[in-house]
Order: sequence, then structure tokens, then C-alpha cells
Amino acid sequence: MARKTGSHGDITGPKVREVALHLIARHGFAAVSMRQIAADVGVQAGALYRYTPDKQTLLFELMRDHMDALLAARAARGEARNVLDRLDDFTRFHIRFHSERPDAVFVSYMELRNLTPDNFTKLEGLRRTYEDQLEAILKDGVAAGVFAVRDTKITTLAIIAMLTGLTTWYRDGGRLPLDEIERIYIDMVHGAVGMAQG
Amino acid sequence: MARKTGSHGDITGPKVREVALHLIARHGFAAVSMRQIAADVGVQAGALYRYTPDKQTLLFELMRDHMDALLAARAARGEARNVLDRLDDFTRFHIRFHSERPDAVFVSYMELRNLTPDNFTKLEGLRRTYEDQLEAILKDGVAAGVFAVRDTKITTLAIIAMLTGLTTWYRDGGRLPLDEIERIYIDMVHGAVGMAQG
DNA sequence: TTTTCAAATGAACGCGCGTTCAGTTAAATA
DNA sequence: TATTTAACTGAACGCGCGTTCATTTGAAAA
Repeated sequence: MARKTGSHGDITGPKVREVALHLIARHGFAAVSMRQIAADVGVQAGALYRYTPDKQTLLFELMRDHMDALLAARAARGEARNVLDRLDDFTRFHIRFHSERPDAVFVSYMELRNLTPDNFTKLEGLRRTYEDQLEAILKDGVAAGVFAVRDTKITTLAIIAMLTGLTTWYRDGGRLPLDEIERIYIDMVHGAVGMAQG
Repeated sequence: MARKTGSHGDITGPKVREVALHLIARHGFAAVSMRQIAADVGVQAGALYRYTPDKQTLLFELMRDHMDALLAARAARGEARNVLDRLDDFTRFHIRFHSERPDAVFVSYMELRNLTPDNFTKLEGLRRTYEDQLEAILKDGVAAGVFAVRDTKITTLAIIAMLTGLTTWYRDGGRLPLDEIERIYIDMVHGAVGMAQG
């Protein structure tokens, strides 16, 4: 046996990434072998190397693609005028985007330590770019006298940690619909930036 | 060579755990080998099995000890009278305890997936016990009309995620002293539970 | 000092790892 | 249809893995 009937790189390639993302999220990068990924894809281990030069690059590209998608989706959204709407929009966006991709979120936060220093630096840059977008909103809000924030950097990180924490427990079809969860988080974010709730 | 001069189980045992915690936090459980741990301890790999029956148990006991210490330290603290003081005390306690043990925190949150189902269940119970303590405060605050919280469960998880996020960036001797960081977080927690800041 | 016990060695076990590659087969092209 | 190209196999490579164990040696007890 060699090439299989119906085989096509445009199908196998994405499937490799999908399977890898899922397995790595479940068991961790170091705990998942190329043979396991290959088995779930339905090929032999050697075939994976048509789609990635090595395991490390596969991990890095999964994480980089996630961050690229995050920044692209964010950029595609128009900016609201007033600073409170911008904050609410960020909150809603973050919740939606992250709740739809728990595997990618998990991997992107947990496997940073398995990246080579070079790859780590690149990813840090992307993450920093995203964080800076929230901090810019906070700074504008403080300047406008709308938010009362002691330290915009810490508040930025605290809000992102709070919002991202959602992915550890949120499951589709759970106790509360995502709309309601969004409202709850928006209230809490308002509180965190020193606004009265309502 | 066999037994080394000055060797003693009361010294090597704790050192095994200390080294293991540090290496696992840095590289992940699956990525760290028993030989690496042994090398940092200063023994051969076989000697580790005088201190743990196997690698999995070593991981579990590190995580369980961390949670036990967390609950014990929390219980050792007297409860304040009014509900706002109790919330502030929880916030301060959580920040202090977690900022002092970044390795253990990291491992306890990241390596859950590497536990056997049995061990996972045990640890989930301990974590749940801790979360329930914060939720009890929130419920009391809501009942007393002091807090305005839509959903105590979600708010509990959100606050803990926000506070624990600190360990990903806090380093001793950083830009802000821990006292100041505490104040910032206390303000944000007040906001998250629907109180005006001050 | 002799005996007992605790601590650690170092070699060995089978196994699965990431990766390479010559060979085989299906799909695409001419 | 004949040729080229893309997809994949399956075997092989050296290596490090978790774990076991007979043996050696230092520390503690008698």
C-alpha cells in the first residue's frame, strides 16, 4: 500500500492541524506523539512530514495561527465611538472568540513553555499586541474621566485573565446561555474599571 | 559507589519534591524525565523510587499537598465579622498565598490533565472546596444587600481567575510592591461584586 | 566494635519516541 | 493513453523513557 484512494493534501493538511490541536489540548504537547496524531488522522507517522517539517513547528504554527486569527477578527470589527462602548465591545468579542475555540485557547496559553525561545518571542509579541488594544481603551477611558483605574497595565491583565478563565468551565448548552454570561461579565468588567453597575 | 556520605532520606525526600515541582512547572510533567529530576537532586534515577512509587504519584502528591496547604492556611485565618472584610481578607489571602508559590500554582492548574481519573477527581474536590468558600462570602453579601452579583457561581470563578492570573506575570521586586498590587485587586474585586470603589 | 538498617548505585528490561527515506500507488497533466 | 507528480507506506535509525533489582556502602543501633 502507498497512496490511498481519495487522498488529497488539501484535506489531509487541515486535518493534521485539527487533530493535533485537539490532542495537544487534551493531553499536552509533550504527551502527544506524532504516531498518535497520525493514527487519528488516518495515516502513518511518516506522512505527517509532508505537512510540517517537525513537531515543534507544528505546535508553533497552531499557536501563531490562533493569534493571527484573533488579531484579524478583532481588526475586522469596527471601533465604536465612545470609550464605554469600546470596552463592552472588547468584552463581548473576547468572550465570543474564546468560547468558540477552547482547544486553541488552551494550547496557546499552556504550551508557551514548549516553544523554542525564538518562537516564544514571536508569540509574546502577538499576545502583547492584543493586550495593548485593551489597555488603550482603558487609558482613553481614564483620560476621559469615565474609568477609575489605578494601573491600566494590571487592570488589563486582570480583565483578560478574568475573561479567558471562562474557557475552563464554559460548555455549550450549559446552565446559562452565552448572552447572559456576556451580560454578567460586562457588569463585572464595568466594576473592575470603577464604574457603577447597571 | 553506593550510598553517599551525608545522605539522609529526610533531606533527599523533600529535595526530590522541590526539584520535581520546579522542573514540572518549567517544562511540563510529560516533558520532564525521572532522570532529569534525579540529576538535579544529585542522585541516580533509581534512587527516586525510594521516595515515590512512580512518576504519576509524585505529580499527584505535589498537587494534593499544594491544595492541602492552601486549605490549611485558609482555615488557620480567623474569619472577619462583616462580609466586606471577609471578601477583602479572601482577596489578600489568595494573592499572598499564590504569589509566594508560583511553581505549585502553575503545576496545580496546568497538569490536571496528566492526572489519572481517580486522582483528578480527588483534586477537583479540593479545588471545589476552596471555591465554595469564596462563593459563600458572595452569597452572604448578596443576602445582606451589600453586594450586587447576578450569579454567584460565575462571579466566584471570575474573581479567582482574575486573582490567580497574577502569578503569570508577578515577580518579586517588580514595578509595584505587593501591597500596592493588593490594593488594586481589592478595588477591582469590589467593582466585580457591584460595589462602588474607594 | 559488631550488627543492622537506610541510601544509593548502575546496569538492565522492553518500549515508544521523532524523524528519514526508498519504494509504491493514486491523481493530475499532457 | 502515457507520463509526471503528489500522497502515503512501512521499515529502519539511534535514543531516552519509566521502572526494577542485586549489590555496595555509609549511618545508626546494639
